[in-house]
Amino acid sequence: MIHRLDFPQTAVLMSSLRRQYPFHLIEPKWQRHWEAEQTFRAFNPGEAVPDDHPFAQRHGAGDPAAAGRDWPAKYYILDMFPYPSGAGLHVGHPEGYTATDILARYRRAQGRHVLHPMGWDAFGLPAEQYAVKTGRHPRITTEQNVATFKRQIRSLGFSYDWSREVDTTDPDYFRWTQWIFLQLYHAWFNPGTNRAEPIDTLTYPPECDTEAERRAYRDERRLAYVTEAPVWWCETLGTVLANEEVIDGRSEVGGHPVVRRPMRQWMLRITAFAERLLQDLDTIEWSASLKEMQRNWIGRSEGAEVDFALADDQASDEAGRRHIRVFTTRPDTLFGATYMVLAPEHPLVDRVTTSEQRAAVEAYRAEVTKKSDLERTDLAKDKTGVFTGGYAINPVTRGRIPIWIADYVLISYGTGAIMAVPAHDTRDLEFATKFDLPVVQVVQPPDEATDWRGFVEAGISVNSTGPEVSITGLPTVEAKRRITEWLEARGLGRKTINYKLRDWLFSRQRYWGEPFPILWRKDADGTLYHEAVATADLPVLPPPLDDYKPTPDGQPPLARATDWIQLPDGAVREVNTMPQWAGSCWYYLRFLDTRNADAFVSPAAERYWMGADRSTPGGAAPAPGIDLYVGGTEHAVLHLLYARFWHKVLFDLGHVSTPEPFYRLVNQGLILGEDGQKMSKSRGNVVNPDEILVEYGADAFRLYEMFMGPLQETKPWNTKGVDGVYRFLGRVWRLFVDEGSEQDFEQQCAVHPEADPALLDGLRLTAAIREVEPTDAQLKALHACVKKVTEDLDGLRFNTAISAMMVFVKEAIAWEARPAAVMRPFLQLLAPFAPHLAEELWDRLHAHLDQRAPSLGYAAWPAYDPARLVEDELELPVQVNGKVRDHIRVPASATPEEIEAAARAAARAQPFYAGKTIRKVIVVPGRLVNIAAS
RNA sequence: GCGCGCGUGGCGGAAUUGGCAGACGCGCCAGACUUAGGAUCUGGUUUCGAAAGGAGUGGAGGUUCGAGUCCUCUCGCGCGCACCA
Repeated sequence: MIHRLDFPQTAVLMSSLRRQYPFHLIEPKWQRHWEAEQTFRAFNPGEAVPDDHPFAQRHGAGDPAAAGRDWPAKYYILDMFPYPSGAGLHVGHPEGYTATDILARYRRAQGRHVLHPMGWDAFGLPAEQYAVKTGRHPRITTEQNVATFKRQIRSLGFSYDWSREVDTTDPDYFRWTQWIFLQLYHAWFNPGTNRAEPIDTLTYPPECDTEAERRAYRDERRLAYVTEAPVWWCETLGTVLANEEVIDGRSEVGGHPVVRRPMRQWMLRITAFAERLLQDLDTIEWSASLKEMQRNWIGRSEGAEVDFALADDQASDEAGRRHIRVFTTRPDTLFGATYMVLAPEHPLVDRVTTSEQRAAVEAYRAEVTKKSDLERTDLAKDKTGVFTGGYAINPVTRGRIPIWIADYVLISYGTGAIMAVPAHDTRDLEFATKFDLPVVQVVQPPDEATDWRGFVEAGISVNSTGPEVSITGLPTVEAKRRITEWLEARGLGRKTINYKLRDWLFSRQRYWGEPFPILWRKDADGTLYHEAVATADLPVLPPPLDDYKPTPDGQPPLARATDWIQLPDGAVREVNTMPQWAGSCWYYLRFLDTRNADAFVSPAAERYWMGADRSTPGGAAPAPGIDLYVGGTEHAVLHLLYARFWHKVLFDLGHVSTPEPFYRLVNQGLILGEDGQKMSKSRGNVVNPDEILVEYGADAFRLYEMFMGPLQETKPWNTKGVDGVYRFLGRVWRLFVDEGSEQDFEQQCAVHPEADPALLDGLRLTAAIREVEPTDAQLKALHACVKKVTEDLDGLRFNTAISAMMVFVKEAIAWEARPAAVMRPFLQLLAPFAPHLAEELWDRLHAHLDQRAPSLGYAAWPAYDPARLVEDELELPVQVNGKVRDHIRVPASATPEEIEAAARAAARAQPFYAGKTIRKVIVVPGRLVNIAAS
């Protein structure tokens, strides 16, 4: 049921004095109507469409599939669903929502079957922190916040199909989040097929002959696996964080310090999909900058791994001499490798360190661990490091080179060790200079004048001849290839591709998240192992708790629920929970079939809405995936990368039919405060939509959000600016409504201050609106507007579409007769932008004409006739040397020769070339004439 | 440091493939209707100039009959990445 807009009473009294039009009655009226009629319901394949639904009136009733009809082409348009915070909506949220709503209504009018849903990403830290402080269950806070968000979003009149609302904290939802986690758990990545496959397709090596060994082998290869690895721990938040959630050594949320600490954690094997996540970016329509961010994050780099033997290694065990494996993108500079550097954490450090150097090495390592990661990666800081005393053999020069440790080499990237080529690597050069290590040129810059020291680009190899191989004289690309082939032939190295992307740390030590559907058991040997909760036992609900803090011994809060953890058969539950990203990784799929109790989505619904069935006559081919996804840039890597990853796993396992979820994605720009600063509570520049709605109404608010500027740009809010679009709506109102009846109406309003839509019934439309033949000028104004609005909507240029409507209204308001055949299509153009006002006037227009009003949302979008736009006569500027000097009027059919003759005759232009020679006359038909004279 | 994006009136912003810079809106100025106006309507509003005319899209060059748009350099702002070998 639609609530009334609960305006604060005083504000209503103050603002109602000068209302441009009675939006306070119109808006609740139509919101209630849409709710009652279920106007914006989208129907799934196989679902019966009620006869009286407007969709049925346009596209046919009943089950179109059963009736042998085809479904209209689908259009799936999605907003990034919000985290319902306690602060409620601010004007930034509805920017994207308004844009998508306008497009949803536009596509619906064009006959597309539109899916436009909304939901709540409601697990998360604020509700939990609030619970820790107050003891109030996060469920209660969450429900309140959802209610606030929903009220605010509904008051804007968006055409969401609310029957598909999802809430990630609803057990009927997260049952499937857990189910998808189990799909990952029960799968492995087969490098042979480059796909995720069920874990039972895994073949075991012969040495795994006990069940325990096979289990260990299997568990190491699952897409969801457990590892004991250094992770980012945030003391303040009391949880670990994913790499992506740590910015400059601080938590992305709240900016708290984080430290590296080894812990047993769940990981998801996103790195296996790095190449596909990268390559498939080419198949989707995202902005170049967003794709670039994802590419950077994935961080593919091609190079070679090279093994450097330890010079004085005493080991003579069967493994033979130990070596240090490095990754380099410049194998062609191998001859210039004059020393090596290991990350301080590298496992071989102990082995290579000599007894004389041990004290120094230990001291350095201790110092490094003390440093926070912020200090370690601090900008432009001095290089530090110590010599280990050990040496390695350069495989091509056969020379002994010293092995150092330094914290500029990261354990987490590549092999955690490098060959240092100071001549052609900036960092190595800096280090070598500081510690006086040799610098040997091996690349000649193409330009003689360029200094070879620190030259890091491609050139010609020099000084690159050893006892067994030479690449001297080869250009860099060739040299890389040759040396890599040689290394491969000798078993000393191989071509390798490295990614910056790390596996996704998936567990959190929190209460308010999805529990893992995992149990721990001990086998006969007392070894702990994990197993999946049976699908039938999902969802695993979080236990009730009174205290949401971690346990005193540092266990996650779920460990407090001792009864819940312990199963009767001796199994123990996993006490970590999933990160907030889990729920948002797949919500767009749940929208397709929200209430399905048997599957996360039915195959038929999935195939239809994701566009796998492309046989849709009578419409554009649906996009493979979501047609348009709109949201902020803040999710450029995290959410969008995680969701793409899950989608690919589900695709490989046959649960979804498209390789990518979001075919087209647009980032809306940030809305700044009136002071041009980012909106924030501390700055006190937050604009609350509720206040704008009281003063101006939802339609004006929507219009202003779109009129401010291009959707993708950052732009400042200016409440004064709302006046402009508000006046425009007032002019539209007066374009239709009879002045006399409006005066009576205003008196009625004054007598009955309580908002009652029934009062609207007293209004009449102006007698100027008649069924008369439109003039050519009127048709031209209309068709120009239809063309502009249509094209601008296709290009997401909402601001200029609105301006075109303003131009039309300005012209139309001067007409003594306003032909219904012109005014009616205009309302259709206005409808996506200002749906409440358009519905009211549409309804009245049809009553005025004694016609039955078809449902505005489903009325066919007006077409424009280019023939209506052609002019008989054109006005062209006449330029002399590029400057406009005069104008001429010529018939539209004039030939270039005739235009030139007219231009030469243009009197005001003549003085500017009098006495000069006309060198050339450029005639651009329909545009201008330029006389070049000197 | 590297990568990407953006610089147009007092302000938000318009300007097809290079073709009349400043659409539309805010603000401001003047007028009309008014007891009144944060209402409505009309006109004006880049800048210098009385005008004729000149200048003008961060700055400097270039290509072109013609550049806000293309090219080179440069300055400023924003965003992303940041010892990734």
